[in-house]
Amino acid sequence: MRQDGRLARMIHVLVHMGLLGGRETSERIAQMLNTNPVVVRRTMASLRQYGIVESEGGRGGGWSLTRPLKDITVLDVQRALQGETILDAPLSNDHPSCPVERAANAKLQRAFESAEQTLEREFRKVTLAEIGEIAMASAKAGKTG
Amino acid sequence: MRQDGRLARMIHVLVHMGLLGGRETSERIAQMLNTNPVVVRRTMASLRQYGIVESEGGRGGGWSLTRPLKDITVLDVQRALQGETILDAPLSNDHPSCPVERAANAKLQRAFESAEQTLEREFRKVTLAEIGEIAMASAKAGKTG
DNA sequence: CCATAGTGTAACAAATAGTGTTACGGTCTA
DNA sequence: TAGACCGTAACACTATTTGTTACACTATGG
Ligand code: FES
Ligand code: FES
Repeated sequence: MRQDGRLARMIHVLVHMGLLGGRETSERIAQMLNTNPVVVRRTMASLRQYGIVESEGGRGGGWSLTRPLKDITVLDVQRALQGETILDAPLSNDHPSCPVERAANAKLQRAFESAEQTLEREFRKVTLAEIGEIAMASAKAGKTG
Repeated sequence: MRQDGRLARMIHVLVHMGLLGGRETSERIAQMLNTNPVVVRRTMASLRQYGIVESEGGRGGGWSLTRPLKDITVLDVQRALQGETILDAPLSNDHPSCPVERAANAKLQRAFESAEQTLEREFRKVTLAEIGEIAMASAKAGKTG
């Protein structure tokens, strides 16, 4: 039921763009993600729809941020990529009328909702600027771990 | 990257066995799960390995609980099915040496660890006996929601 | 006004994971 | 010794994600 490395990859891209400045083409982003431009456009399109980036066609075009890194949280990126639901509880649906199944599903649902709230809180707390700062600090220190 | 309805399904089966007594064959469990006996054996095998159920071959054989429902938590079932990790953070691995990617991964990792702890706490809190009681209460009340 | 460097998108291929199925071997008991 | 079980390998089916190809559209610069 779960998902993907899109969140981590897009955060990487956005922070890269925020730190190293200007516009990037799908081609260049694709290289940095070891993938190809179509996949990049597909994914970036979600971010554009959510207002995090914008694209321009034609010569000299490409992708750029619509606001500074400090105004983008991990939660923003997550929402752009996946919508409201972060985690969804894997429930069973074999005997919809069986009270045992329903009781089990209800308990699981509640547990996953708690976890989702935790995750949402954590995601909201972290801005991309913060990630950029950590990266720059560790790069300056020459750290590898 | 996530998975499956196995947790919900196995909870259903175990509570069923706990409430309605005795031994069940893979065949009967398969019918109640709208699946087939091989899938059941495959999944129940994980629970057996973890000591939650035991199986007996030969005529009159089948599956039975090794302990009462009140001594089985949702977390036990989860661990039996999936091992230590409940959620794992979907990180990126495109440029392992890039400090930005590492910073992003580190933050995501931490967020998912928090969520996993929440989920673990919730799972540990719920015993199968509790689910059984809720089910019996709602069945008696003739409730459907 | 056309060549070039871009995005947008549909259609399809490949990889992955979960699930279902068949087949056959082992084990226990009547 | 036959029948009712589990154990397991091998394979097919399905859904999702990711990668690829192809082509249409757009803006810029000469
Ligand atoms: S490759 Fe550009 S920030 Fe990692
Ligand atoms: S079918 Fe037996 S408890 Fe739901």
